[in-house]
Formats: sequence, structure tokens, C-alpha cells
Amino acid sequence: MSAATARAKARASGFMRDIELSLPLQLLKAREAAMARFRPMLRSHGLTEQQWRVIRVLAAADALDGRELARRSFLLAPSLTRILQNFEALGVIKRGAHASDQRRALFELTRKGRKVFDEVAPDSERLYGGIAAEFGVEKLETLYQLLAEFSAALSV
Amino acid sequence: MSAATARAKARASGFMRDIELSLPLQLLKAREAAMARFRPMLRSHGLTEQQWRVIRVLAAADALDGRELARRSFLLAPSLTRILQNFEALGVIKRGAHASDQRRALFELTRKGRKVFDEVAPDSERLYGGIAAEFGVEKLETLYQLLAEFSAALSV
DNA sequence: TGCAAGCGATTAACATGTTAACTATACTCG
DNA sequence: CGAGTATAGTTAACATGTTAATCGCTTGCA
Repeated sequence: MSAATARAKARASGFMRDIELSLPLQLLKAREAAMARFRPMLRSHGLTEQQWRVIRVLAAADALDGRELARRSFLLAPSLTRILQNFEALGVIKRGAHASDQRRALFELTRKGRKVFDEVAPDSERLYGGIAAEFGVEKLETLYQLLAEFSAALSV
Repeated sequence: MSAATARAKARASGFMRDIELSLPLQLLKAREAAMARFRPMLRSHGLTEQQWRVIRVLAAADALDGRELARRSFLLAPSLTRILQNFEALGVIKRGAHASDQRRALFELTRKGRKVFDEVAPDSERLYGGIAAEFGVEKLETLYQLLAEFSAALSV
């Protein structure tokens, strides 16, 4: 596009920063760069990224209710409901009753679920290590810090 | 979970870094913190985030073929196909033929599409300005830089 | 006690993400 | 020229994202 055309377009449609200055888009690109490595590995284990997050959270806890599971795995309730129904049918998790609140359900991995975790975790750690090495451990730390500050700054 | 339980679990299921050290998850959280502000605004205009990306890209260009539109809006081909079919039916975009390649289609905004852009762009700029102000322009710049380096480092 | 409000989980409806398959067109090289 | 390969776009199938509505249970409070 010529400069004249650009000016004409600016008059016609107003100004807006270039889409390259869209933070959601750049966050998405960075995320995709990382997920492009994890996704094929997870797929070879028959898991989606979100399913792996659920297994990973449950492996680090004992039993969790849905609310806490959703918070830690950063999934919305409807997505979590579907994943848990699927996992329950597959025998990867089991559902228990909450002692004092009949609304809640408690979820935990079955032996089969823990086996899935044990199979996937080493692959995940290996890929993560590769990313840390390529990008640089210090820069990675800086990025974590900035992301945390950003999330905190906007959550007010 | 007690320390003893944690150790037992570590023996039983192997080690894995805490999920808080998942870069995809932290990128997702930061992205969600930002999108939580944009999404209600876009919804009030009847748009999804992805639909707005398409309009925004087309507003900054003349006519684009699907390949280039997908690249700039960072959408996969199937998603783009659905969005463009929807937009075409609504009269937001129009589809033209490519001069020398019958496989390609050229897409551009209609007058109606440019009107949508003109209505949404000021709201988008306003929200973006608020985020930049709250997080800090310099830190935002650092974050952009780190994200770009990360994406570049992993795209090898 | 009883009821209104709140909460946890699910369901519904539609849009997008993800991979694979498919169609039509374009290219390449013998 | 022509078979084989590559590319642009679409379609299919299933999983997740997003918002709204629903249902049962719990809690606060008159």
C-alpha cells in the first residue's frame, strides 16, 4: 500500500495501532510457539492440552472439588465438566462425595490416571527443559515475572 | 498436603515442576487478564475476538487472499473459512477473484464492514490505553520485546 | 422455621481450535 | 504434453471456549 493510500485509508476509517501491537495476539503467538512443541507429544499420548492440565493438577493433590480443580487448571466450568465426564468414563479419574456439601464432588486420579501421568510427565519435563535451554533460563525467569506482574496489574 | 504425603506422592508418581511453572499456562493467564477487558466491549458490538482480528486486519489492508489474512490474523484456515462465510452472509466482507490464481479468493471489507471497524476501533484503543497506563508503558515495551524473542527462539 | 439469595455443577447453544481428509487449481520436470 | 507433487480453500469430526440458563443444595436472616 502506498503512503497516499494509507493516508486515504486513515481518513476514511480512523486510526488504529498496528495489530502487531496487540498484546493478546503476541501472548497468543508466544503461547502457540510453546504449544507447538507440547501438542504433538500430548497427542501421541492421546491427550489434549486441557486434559493434561487436569491430570497434572490432580497428580499434585489428593482429592479436589470442582471449584478448586477449575481454578488450578485454569479451565471454565463447562469445559471441566466435559473433561471430567470423559475421564470418568475412561476410568482415569473417580468421583467422590463431599463430606459436608452435597453440591460439591471430589475428584481424584485412579491408578490408571496416575499411570498416564507417570508416562507423560517425563516427556513434558524434557520438552520444557529444551525450551528453557533455547530461550535462556534467566530470560525465562524474567518473562515469568513480567507475566505475573501483568496479570496482577490487570486483576484489580 | 503434608510434607510426608508430598514425598510419598513424589515416590509414587515421579517428579514434575509445579503447574505454576507452566509457561503456556502463564501466557494464557496473562492473555485472559487482557481479554477480560476487551471481550465485553467486543460482545457489545456483536463480535468475537477472532472476528475483530479479521476486521482489523482487513481495515489495514486493501484486499487480501485467505493465506495472508490467516497469517496476519493468526487464525487457522478452518476457523477463517467459517468466519469469512459468516461475514459474507452478513455483508461485512466481500469476496473477489484472484487475477492469476483460480484457487485463491480475495477478501475485503464492504462499506458496512468499514463502518463496524470505525465503531469498534475507538473503544479498542481506549481499553488498550488503559492497560498500557496501568501496567506501565515501559514494562509493556519490555514484555513485547521478550515475547518476540521467545517466539523467535522457538520457531527455529 | 421458612424463604430469599447465593453457590457448585451441569446443560444448552453457538463459535473457535485442532487434525485429517478432500477438491480444485497450479506447478514441475521428464 | 502429462503424471506426480504442491498449494489454497473447504469440509468433517471432535474437543474446548464463551455466555446464559437451569437445578439442587446451602446459607443468611427475618
